[in-house]
Amino acid sequence: MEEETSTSSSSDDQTFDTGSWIIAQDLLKRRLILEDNFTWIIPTTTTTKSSSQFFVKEDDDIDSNELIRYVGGVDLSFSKDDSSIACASIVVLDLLQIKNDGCFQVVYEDYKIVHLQIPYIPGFLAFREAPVLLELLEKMKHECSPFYPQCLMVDGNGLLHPRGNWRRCIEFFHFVMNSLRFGLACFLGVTADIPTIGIGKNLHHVDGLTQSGVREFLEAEENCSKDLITLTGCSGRIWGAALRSTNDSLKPIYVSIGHRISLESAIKLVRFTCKYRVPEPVRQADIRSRNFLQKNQGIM
DNA sequence: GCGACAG
DNA sequence: ATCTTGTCGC
Repeated sequence: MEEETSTSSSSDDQTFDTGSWIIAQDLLKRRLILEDNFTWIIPTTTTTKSSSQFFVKEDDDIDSNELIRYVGGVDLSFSKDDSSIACASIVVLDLLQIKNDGCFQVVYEDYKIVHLQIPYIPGFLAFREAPVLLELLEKMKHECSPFYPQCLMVDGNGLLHPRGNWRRCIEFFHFVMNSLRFGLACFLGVTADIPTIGIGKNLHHVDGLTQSGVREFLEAEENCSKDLITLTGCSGRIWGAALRSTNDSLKPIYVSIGHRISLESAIKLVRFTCKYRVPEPVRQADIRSRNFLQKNQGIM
């Protein structure tokens, strides 16, 4: 199987060696864990969404296991004037503390404004955004924060991730070997050794899956009552799930596995933390990073 | 060759 | 990602 020879991608006057990035992704991919790799319990949301009621599956006797409590979210916001200036954020929510407005209490937040040198290239988001996010995580660990997240929700995909000329891959029956399936959430999960979930607000087209196709499927007669569809590509592979996270949301979010968690558990946790379309950890990281940037861009 | 392409 | 007006609804 010949590897694609497009080893560089140009942006501005710089060239970037995406060939070495592909190698890095392949190396890190070997460490991926695609099943639950933790001991805590994820609450199951009840069918009624009137309040934040939930129940815990009562297994035999699992005293050592506890409910998941601290869930993090990370995101970057960008300057409207200079798209290379960004504010990275990490927030941690306490799922055991629900405020009057129904949202979870934010128990930790941190920000860093950076000047990004690497452009956004589809398929290589991690090389642009992961370094500063890793810094924020490492800082927490270094300071022994009691709020270090048990699971991290990432603004970007996990396994739902393509590479190169996908069509050609299918034609040559090499799609299994050539599909990277290693997005930002996987990258962060492996490099920080933390369970991660990828949250996409738009679908990165992969394996025959298209945003319009998913929309049609969700709006079909037979599926209009369903709020979740598994994203199975034309190769038969499962990439993640499209989820109508709120009662009235027409546009789904795209959930995929990052690291050390199963798709089933990821969906449970996403459902539990969705007060609006985007799960609260990611939503708070998004809102707060934008606010922080606007208030501090001038004085930095 | 052309279009598609998370954030 | 960001630029944008109004607008419908709880």
